[in-house]
Amino acid sequence: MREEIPRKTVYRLSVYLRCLRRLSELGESAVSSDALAKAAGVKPAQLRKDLAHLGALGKRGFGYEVRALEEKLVGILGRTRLQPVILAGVGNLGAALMGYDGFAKEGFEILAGFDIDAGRAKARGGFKQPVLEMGELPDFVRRAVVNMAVLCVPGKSAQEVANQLVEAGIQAILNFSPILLQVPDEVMVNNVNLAIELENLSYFAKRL
Amino acid sequence: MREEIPRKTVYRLSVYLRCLRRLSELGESAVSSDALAKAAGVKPAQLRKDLAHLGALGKRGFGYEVRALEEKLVGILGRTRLQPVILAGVGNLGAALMGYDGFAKEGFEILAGFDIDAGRAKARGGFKQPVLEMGELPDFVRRAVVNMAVLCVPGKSAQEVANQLVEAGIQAILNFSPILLQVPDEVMVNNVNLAIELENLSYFAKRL
DNA sequence: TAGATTGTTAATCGATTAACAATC
DNA sequence: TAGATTGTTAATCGATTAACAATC
Repeated sequence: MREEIPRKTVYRLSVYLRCLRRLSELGESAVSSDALAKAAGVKPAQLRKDLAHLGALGKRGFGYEVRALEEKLVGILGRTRLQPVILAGVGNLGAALMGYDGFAKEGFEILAGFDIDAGRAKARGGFKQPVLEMGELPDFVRRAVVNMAVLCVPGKSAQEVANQLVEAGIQAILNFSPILLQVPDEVMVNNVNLAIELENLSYFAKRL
Repeated sequence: MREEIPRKTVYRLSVYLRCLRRLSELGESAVSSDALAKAAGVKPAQLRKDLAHLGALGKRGFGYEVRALEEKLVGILGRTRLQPVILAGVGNLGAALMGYDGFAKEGFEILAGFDIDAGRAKARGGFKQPVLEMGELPDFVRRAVVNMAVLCVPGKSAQEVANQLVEAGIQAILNFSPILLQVPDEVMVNNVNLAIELENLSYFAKRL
């Protein structure tokens, strides 16, 4: 359990956790690797191998305790408490994500949005959080002890704003811009490119 | 060129295309695998291998013609014309994506949004596109000849709505719900789970 | 005990990378 | 021609899967 868990495995652990929550809600108390794997869309052998990274959690001939496994995963994934996040670039998409309740439901709280033109951004209206000027970011991050950011600025300014985030002490960036960010090794970046997802889909849809 | 292009390669082709567009804008007419790979965040050997799937497009000792490669990729990825898309689930995230200009800029047009309660959805206001009742979906899809959909309904109704989409003739679904969709083999699904992206990031951010 | 299902090993598969001959 | 860079082969790497002994 104290060896490095592979990246792809960590990602799947999140998927398993969501499946377990669903089973929990349905009142299931135990689940086999077979059943859980089916719900998560993976092979049973892969599920067992993934879970083995966390120690021997199952009972042979029986399966896994839903509740216990759920708690184990929450512990591993470090989501016991609310995670504060900031958002940079309150444009079209950024504004949407600030109001997205999917984050809140999953334990992430967007504390504030930042924009080079906070006034214009605020004019969109309907924000629960403050929208501040980029210049206020460093102080805010230090005081609120935030280490995650969502980046929603256009490609042209993405690298520059990423630099500011890193400078302010941000450790992890969820990047929606179409640019490959250059960041120090200790900063983690996950990229989400909605246009590429659609483009990819359209490629495979055509050869139906 | 007529063998199957691997899934991951297709995804990277989209990334390369975006890098080429940027080079184009900067007035570059040629690029080496080394330079393009760096911009895309991959190894040069991988870039060359990926491009080799499309035929021999480079000139040895010289590199690739930016414009020609760009056009080749556009052709392969099938993005010569505007792609019509519909969106199901005009809630928090769905409403945001309907207004997201990132799709439009990249050649995808969301023709309409559908919701079990179109009235409530419309009350959000500010839509450029019509918001229709789910019941109107089948007719709409047939008439407008759409084969791609963005799915933004809550987990509980995701499978049911996916069934309706498939029934109506949709070939490809960009799924934002946290559920593994069961669809026929010929229907393609790409999953985007923003909460999982953040959770994943927070895991790695902690072990800084 | 008999039946079921895990944890783990070993085999397979596919994707990435290094290296270099081909060639512009 | 000399220098550069591709296209491609072969080696490496990591991830997935099958299979089964361990064990509840």
